[in-house]
Amino acid sequence: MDEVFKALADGSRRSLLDRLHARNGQTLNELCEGLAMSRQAVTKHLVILEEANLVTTIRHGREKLHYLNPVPIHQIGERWIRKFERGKLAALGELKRQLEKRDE
Amino acid sequence: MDEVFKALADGSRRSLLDRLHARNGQTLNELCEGLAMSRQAVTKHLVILEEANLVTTIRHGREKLHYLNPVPIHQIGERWIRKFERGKLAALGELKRQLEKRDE
DNA sequence: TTGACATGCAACCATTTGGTTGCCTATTGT
DNA sequence: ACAATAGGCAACCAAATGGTTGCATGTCAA
Repeated sequence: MDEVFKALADGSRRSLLDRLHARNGQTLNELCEGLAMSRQAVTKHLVILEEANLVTTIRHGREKLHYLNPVPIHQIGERWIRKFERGKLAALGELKRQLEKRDE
Repeated sequence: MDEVFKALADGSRRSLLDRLHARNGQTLNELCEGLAMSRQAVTKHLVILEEANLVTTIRHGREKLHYLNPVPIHQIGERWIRKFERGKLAALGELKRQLEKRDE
């Protein structure tokens, strides 16, 4: 879980996930196109995404195809964000009350 | 949005949010209790959470009360995770197909 | 078979991050 | 009034991070 959060913390990595979401199964070079970053930098980001299990790769000859794995993202939603949804209204109400009390 | 992802990337910060979720409106010292970290380290984390708007503080005399703001977390769920939920099954199916093709 | 293409590896670098310590300031209870 | 309490500020530090460059390797196509 921690690896996933860490992987998602970087904007470049999130945009790589966006790219794969738009078109799955891209090669490294395809993913580099139009990015203001060296190929090696992209490689490093992809390795981090792989280690977080957000991306799975398949070698096909000299090419490496990258596939989005949506499961960890889904788990963040289910296991983490959901927890804070419960009690969200209570927390918001309390926050509002305290902020109003402050102005007295 | 980026600030929120960055803030959530650290496990200590996520556990501070957990603590506030369990009991809202805690002081700095209360939030420090039982943590293997100096008070100043906790302060730094709380500042980052405040800057990401995940925590709102209210001074009350010499005490500073910390309140959880669940809105940014909710937004991550709505604006970001949701996007990947759409097409999740398609992505999973494609991933499965490619992984099977590999073994041929 | 050999040159071009796709990717991998390693060393290096600056900046950010997460933490510490020491001291200062403000508020409160007795 | 004053000691204890709650928190703030600043300097410092090691390690992690995000990036670079140069070169090596593996695969394909002419």
